Amino acid sequence: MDKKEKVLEIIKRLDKIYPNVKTALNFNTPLDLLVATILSAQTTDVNVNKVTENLFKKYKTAYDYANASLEELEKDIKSINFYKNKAKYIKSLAKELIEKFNGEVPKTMEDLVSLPGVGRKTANIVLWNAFGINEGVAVDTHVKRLSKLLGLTENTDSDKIEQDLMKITPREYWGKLSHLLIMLGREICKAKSPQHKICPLNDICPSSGI
DNA sequence: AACTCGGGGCA
DNA sequence: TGCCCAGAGTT
Repeated sequence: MDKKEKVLEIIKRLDKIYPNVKTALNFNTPLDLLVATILSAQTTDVNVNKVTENLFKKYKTAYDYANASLEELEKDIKSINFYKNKAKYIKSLAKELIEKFNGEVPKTMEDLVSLPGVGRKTANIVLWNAFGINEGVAVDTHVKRLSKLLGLTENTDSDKIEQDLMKITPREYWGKLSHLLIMLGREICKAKSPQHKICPLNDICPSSGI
């Protein structure tokens, strides 16, 4: 089974246990998701959803974030790690949305990654979940770890891993693959305690040991 | 490529 | 108490 066939098999199997997979971050609007995804860096989606439940009631548009003081925004996301950095990103990002994009969240990779605090991972999450656009593969720590464990990639650099995954995966599955691997990484193939026995990929995983 | 940012949950 | 967690920017 070559890598292209393997990816399709992985998607097929994971799709069965995670049907209609999508981001675990709660959101109503593209701006909500952009903010939530920035907040999610190096923390858990549970922590993010706890904060955004109230945050999104208070800040509904880019203008709301731009007009708020940095101190107030910091206070509203204080339970998130790196909250000072993230508050700064979100506030300046909101200004750029107003100046360059009429207050709307742009729908292209180029425009999204031009925003402060937004990298390819965040952009891919937003593009796929908010707009249904397959522009790339979202590579986070889970995808990074699993793509190597599964023998799909050998690189360690996130951008190279994304390129590798894009080459061997049909474009229509890029967004789905990202989230399937993230779910597998969170719930089954955990970094510290991989659950080989209940993993649907244990017979085709080089790292399974079963 | 290594380093910095660092709150909260859980063992 | 100590360790980890849906990254991105800077050096």
